[in-house]
Amino acid sequence: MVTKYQSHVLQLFCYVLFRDSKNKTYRVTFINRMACEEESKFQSWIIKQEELKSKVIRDDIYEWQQKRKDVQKIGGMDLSFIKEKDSIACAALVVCQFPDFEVIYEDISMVPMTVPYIPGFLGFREAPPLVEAFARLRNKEPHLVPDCILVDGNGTLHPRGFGLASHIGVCCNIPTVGVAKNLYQMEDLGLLRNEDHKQKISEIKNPGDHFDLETTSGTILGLALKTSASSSKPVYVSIGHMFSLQTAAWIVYHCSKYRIPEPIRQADIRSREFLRINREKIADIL
DNA sequence: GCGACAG
DNA sequence: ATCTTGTCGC
Repeated sequence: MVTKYQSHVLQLFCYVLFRDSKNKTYRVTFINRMACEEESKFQSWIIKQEELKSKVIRDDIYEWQQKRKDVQKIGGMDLSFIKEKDSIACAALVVCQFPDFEVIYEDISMVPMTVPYIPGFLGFREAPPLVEAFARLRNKEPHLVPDCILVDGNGTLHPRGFGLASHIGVCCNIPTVGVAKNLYQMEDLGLLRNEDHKQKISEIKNPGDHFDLETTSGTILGLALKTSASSSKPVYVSIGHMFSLQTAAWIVYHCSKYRIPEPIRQADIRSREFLRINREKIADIL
């Protein structure tokens, strides 16, 4: 088993483009390819540098701000697991109609998990099956490809500025937003679930209220957004790919019927339900 | 050496 | 992520 992640192999890079907060300049964040002690386990997930470069959009950044009125479909992704086995999971990709959130497409599949969960490296574990699901959608029902995807995990709110949501955005070449249910604590950057943080949470009371998650050096990596009047916890929104933070937050806010934005919630519900219904079949495999 | 750590 | 019932409240 992989127990530590200190023996990184730093060779390849992947990129994420987004508009910065002033909506003017484009920023490029990169992540170093990393590997654990069992590097071979990561080989198949390694993103080829050239492949990624060709996928990166340079001049044609998605003009969401101007397309708001034309938003028709928003995607959601999530994975569910069973307690008995860590190496099998259920992946769900759903597409919701906007703004009523009727589910117009779903792809639920059982997938083998070969990469362990390591905080900070979630993308290497969860992105592959979701990227595959998206590829199936693009092939089978191209007219149902959503305008953007909400991902259950962080984007730029990540120690290397490149979490699961960014990973998926680049691999699928589609705008993504990162939505996490808990704050990814990064002591180096001064982002902790401390008293100060709890205090700020208590100050955002109504849906739409939010505060920035700012690094000690002044970079805003994401924001805590109150989405539900009935939950005290906010969700943590960050840029995935091809979005400004403001737009990302706008989307999450407008997708939130409950605390978790509807497309992700639907993906979560459906993947869980699939596991429940097929629990006998799955038990046979164990 | 120990603790912390999105899903 | 997952294990877990009812229950208090709007």
